[in-house]
Amino acid sequence: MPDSELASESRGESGALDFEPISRETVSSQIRAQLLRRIITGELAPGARMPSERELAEQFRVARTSVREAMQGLLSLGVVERRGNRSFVAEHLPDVVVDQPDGRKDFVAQLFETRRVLEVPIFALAAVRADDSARAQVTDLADRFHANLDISDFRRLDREFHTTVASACGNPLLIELYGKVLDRLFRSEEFDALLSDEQNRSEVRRIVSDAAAAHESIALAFATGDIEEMERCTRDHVGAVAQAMVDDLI
Amino acid sequence: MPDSELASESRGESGALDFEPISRETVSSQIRAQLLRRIITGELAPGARMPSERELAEQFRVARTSVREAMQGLLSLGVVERRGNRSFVAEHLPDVVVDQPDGRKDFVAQLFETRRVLEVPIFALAAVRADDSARAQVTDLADRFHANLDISDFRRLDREFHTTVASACGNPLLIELYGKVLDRLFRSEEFDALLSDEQNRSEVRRIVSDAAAAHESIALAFATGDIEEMERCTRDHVGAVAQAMVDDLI
DNA sequence: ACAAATGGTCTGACCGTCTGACCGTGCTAG
DNA sequence: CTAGCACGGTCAGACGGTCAGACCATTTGT
Repeated sequence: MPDSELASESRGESGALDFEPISRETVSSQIRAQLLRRIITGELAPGARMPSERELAEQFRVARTSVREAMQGLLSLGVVERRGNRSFVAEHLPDVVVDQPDGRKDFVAQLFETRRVLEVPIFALAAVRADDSARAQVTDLADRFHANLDISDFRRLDREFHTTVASACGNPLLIELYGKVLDRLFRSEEFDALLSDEQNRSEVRRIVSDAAAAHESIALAFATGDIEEMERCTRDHVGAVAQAMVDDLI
Repeated sequence: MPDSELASESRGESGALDFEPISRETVSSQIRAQLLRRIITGELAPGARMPSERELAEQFRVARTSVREAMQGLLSLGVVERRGNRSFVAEHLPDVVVDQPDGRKDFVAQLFETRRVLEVPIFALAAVRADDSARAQVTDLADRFHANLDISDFRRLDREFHTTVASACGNPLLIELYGKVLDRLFRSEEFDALLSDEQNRSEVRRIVSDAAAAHESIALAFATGDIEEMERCTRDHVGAVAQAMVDDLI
């Protein structure tokens, strides 16, 4: 191999610049992966009914054939079962798939660890960077919490509150990641279970009123741009909810 | 819409769990993107000869048809020219391709803010939770950095180092989010530009050797489980790289 | 002048995907 | 009880992206 170039662009080493490998992810494999993840995390709970193929096709904006192919994969993995005309998540997931032994408590712990890692600095940043209208909006939102709020209203409001504060931090990437965490939290069985515990209404009521108070403090720190107070309040709030959720799981 | 569920699995809101969009990146579009990046960063310098289509096809492990399709794109963008039997990078790149309006500095700032938010606590957790084999592995990895490492080797090693440390934190969700951030960083043109700046080799060399030293310190703190030191080193390291990248952009 | 390298063009095949249709079955509202 | 409907199962046809070749014309380098 003659190296006859005289000028400019010798590559130095072997002359070959190396490229990233070309990825060939197929549509159905992506769908399979996404569904599998929802199943493993319990968002699609064992025994629950799967969305219909047509529905999935519409949501993914993809042909039903592709969804079916993905389903075949899950079927043969044993994580999805067909009964009659319906598809269900398998009652007992094969061990091959599920390799997290005592998932639930760990899962909740991880969720809140992640939330703490993100939420405290994000809220702190937001407290510094928010404009006046955002501050007013958050104060307003915090005022709408009552101790005796309907559960589903509380959930909606709770989520809106956190999202609103976060979006004042001015960093779209952080907001996106934080959104993913909130998504998993609000979709998780465990969070559902915590708030819709029929046996323990008084406990639920306490959680709601505590959260209302915490949001009030956060909103205050937010309105005044007090960063240390913001960090303290947020940390306490996340810690308290995490504690309640872990207790609920025992 | 009646809320007739009494027990378990009410999904709360609209009942529809929403999925990530399915990506449909074609082989040729990926090739086009990779070539374009090499051209913009100057790795493929203006006026330099392009590798032959057959050669590219072999490197990408792809049919020549796909390479040609990518080339057509670059050709019509005006960043590649055919002269006689040869392809060359255009002498003067069309402005359309070269300049991102202004978002660049913001983008980099946001990327590193996010990285700092995640990386510092993740590395701290990892320092506490890692097992012996992970500690040994990280020490080993840090030792493989030299001041005069090949750029592409450095990138690979750099990424592996960060990924390896992070995966010792024991929280899959955190690892996943951190992975997304690293992805964006390593895929970004800006990072590419920083490390493959042909005009400024000495600066690049300084960055590489600084990073090598920083990784050494991090590995040490990691090996001994010194959490405060770990936080300090990580914060400094991220800050330094961020600074270098912002400087490069001016 | 000649051989090698390169781009241009074409072909046949394969696969993943889309579209749209039709079938049988089981659930459910009238 | 029955008709309608939602669902999974299946099929046929088309299309685009990709691959592996082959062949040609031209340029390049010796």
